[in-house]
Amino acid sequence: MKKVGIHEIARLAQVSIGTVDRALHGRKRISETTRRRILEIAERVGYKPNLAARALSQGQAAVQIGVCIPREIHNYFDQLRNGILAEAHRFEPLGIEILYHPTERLGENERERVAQVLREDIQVLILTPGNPQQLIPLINEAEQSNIRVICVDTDASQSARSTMVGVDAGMSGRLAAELMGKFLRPRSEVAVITGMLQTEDHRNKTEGFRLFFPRYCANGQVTAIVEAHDDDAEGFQKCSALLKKHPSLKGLYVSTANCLPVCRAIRSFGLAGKVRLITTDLFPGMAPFFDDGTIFASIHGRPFAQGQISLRLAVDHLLHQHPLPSSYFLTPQVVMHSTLPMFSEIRESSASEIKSSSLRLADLEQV
Amino acid sequence: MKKVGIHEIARLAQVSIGTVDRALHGRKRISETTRRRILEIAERVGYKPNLAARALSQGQAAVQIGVCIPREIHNYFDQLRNGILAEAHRFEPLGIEILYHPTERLGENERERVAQVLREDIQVLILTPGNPQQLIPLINEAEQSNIRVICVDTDASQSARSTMVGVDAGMSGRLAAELMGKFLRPRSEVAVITGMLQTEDHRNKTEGFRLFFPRYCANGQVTAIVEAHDDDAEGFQKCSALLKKHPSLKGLYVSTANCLPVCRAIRSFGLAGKVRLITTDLFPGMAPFFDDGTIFASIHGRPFAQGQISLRLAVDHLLHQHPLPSSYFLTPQVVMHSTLPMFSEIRESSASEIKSSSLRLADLEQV
DNA sequence: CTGAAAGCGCTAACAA
DNA sequence: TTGTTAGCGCTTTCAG
Repeated sequence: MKKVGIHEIARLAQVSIGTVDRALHGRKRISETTRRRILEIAERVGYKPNLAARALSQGQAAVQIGVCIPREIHNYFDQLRNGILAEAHRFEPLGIEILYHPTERLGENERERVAQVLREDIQVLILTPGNPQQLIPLINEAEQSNIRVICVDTDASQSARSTMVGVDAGMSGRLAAELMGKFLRPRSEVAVITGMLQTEDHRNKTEGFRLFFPRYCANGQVTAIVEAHDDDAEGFQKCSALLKKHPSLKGLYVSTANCLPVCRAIRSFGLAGKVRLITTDLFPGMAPFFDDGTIFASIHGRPFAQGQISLRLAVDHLLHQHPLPSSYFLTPQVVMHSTLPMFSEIRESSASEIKSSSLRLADLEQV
Repeated sequence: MKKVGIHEIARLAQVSIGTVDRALHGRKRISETTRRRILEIAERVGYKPNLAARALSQGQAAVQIGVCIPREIHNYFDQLRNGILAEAHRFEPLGIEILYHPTERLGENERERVAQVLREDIQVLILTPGNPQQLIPLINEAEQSNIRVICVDTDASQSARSTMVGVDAGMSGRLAAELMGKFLRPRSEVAVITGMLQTEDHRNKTEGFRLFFPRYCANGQVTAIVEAHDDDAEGFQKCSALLKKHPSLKGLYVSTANCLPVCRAIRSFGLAGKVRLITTDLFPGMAPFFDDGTIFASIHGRPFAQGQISLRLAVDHLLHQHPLPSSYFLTPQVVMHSTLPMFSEIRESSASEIKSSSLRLADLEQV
């Protein structure tokens, strides 16, 4: 089926292109009969509008995608954003445009920013809901007015959002459990250091780990689950206390990104490499702890890939009418010492982030 | 800085838009002085081409990409092909077209098929050289006549090919060594079962493993390196002999795809889960051996991702003038029991391969 | 209700 | 070496 445009349709229908346009866009001033006739023909010949032409004619991108994620740099969200932008860049000639309205931090001024983006003329909104509850009305409203909402990394599962893209937190925890369990002798005691358990993500990771650790380590025990927060000093202290209280600990799973205080604590106890430490995510500060064996493995959420994928879902939906899956989980990456050099995340990259990240072609992941 | 087009530049430079176009694109038939003057103005006013207009004007670029890889189904190459096709599909509206000339098996009739594709009017050729030596003249000839050649999965490093996309075999071996070494006690003895060592890929994996195993397992020893071939019976027999001869073996690394005979041998010795088995790749037959613990982990080359990436490199090169990197290595995936459900590779998928794989959005990988 | 025609910014073919 | 012009496919305005 070769490409047909409105001219061809006009010819087939014996009308002018103006009429075809009116039919195709449900505009006024056209009789119901001709409209139906034209729509039928368009359907039959598989008409697909040329978005470049539309964009050119309208003087603006044919498709606008709003993006509302934190702007924090050298960081998880930075990579997420780069994934989205790098991918969007590729579809520019097709008339895809990004309207980027960042928040300063996850959840900060979120409501306002989202409301702001929604006031623009967008077809899709991609966001990381830091405070899902608060956003539900806005999200629902958007979906009502035919804006597809895609949540990345974190979900607003109570809302009417079309899609969630991210890693399955439960599976992350389970993978950590397997890595830990298989590395340790039977009957080993391990502990989890997590973030606020009221956050769905942390709870699921912790649960996944707790449930599956005994399956992978015969008679293994999860001795403690410690709730740390983002504060470094607190993390260090809690971890130290843990290590002191349970000298028999053989493994530690840190389910939040904030693993540095834990690394330092382990090191300060002279336990680098003795206590198996499995962390989450990946950033430059972690490199030395891989090198000295403090970190055994890290489970990486691949934000760049998440960004790419959410954008691709949007584009495939808009351009090819692909249905949006209600969720899209990607496989977490196991990062170890030997593969560390492959990850640009650990390199302290400088200014030209986007530039370089568009070189970084791809980071895709199977369903 | 509001948007300026070539008209505005032409006005500023007191020339016609044709001249501006020539300057901007380094075309012939323009004096060096005016070119510089125009470029300077363009720079000053921050000229950004309107990509939609360009796309429209150039019409669908009608880019043809030749693909010459084996057609074997339910298999590694099958996924590679699907990655290419799924990705190509996405760029159809940009005028990308695939000419698929499969070989029956890796290396079979390769020369003829490649010659055949090259006779078509293609701008890029993507292939898996099964017999690199033999193809060198053809590849060089292609590059000479301005056809960019991209090798996927296997390389023809002696040739003038533009790019190689694949996993770093040495790193695969090294990762296997780390997984193995860290899982075992010091002084453990392990062995490698590999394919023909004259194949570069097998040699590099084996070397990577051999060199790094002692680093990750104190005083660990690689007791034996066994060269098996594709034959199942031979594999089973050699592995059995190995296990019999070295009852102290604690680990086994299979660096070829053909791991099933090894799995069976291990199982028949009642060693499932006792001998740490690390395999390569992923296909449906392996699932049960993950479940009973025979396979400890597998290192997956992600053919789907390789396919996607090679196509994207081609597209980015053709459409956005991105330079082709001389090589693009992707991180191998560690597949373990807990993450197995995430991999569609192990599911015996039926007919509609391409259909489903286009749903499978992405599998990208960082540089 | 429908048709005709003018552009959107750029490329490319042809004139000068 | 430079200028002119005809589209690319679509939206939009203005006539019928």
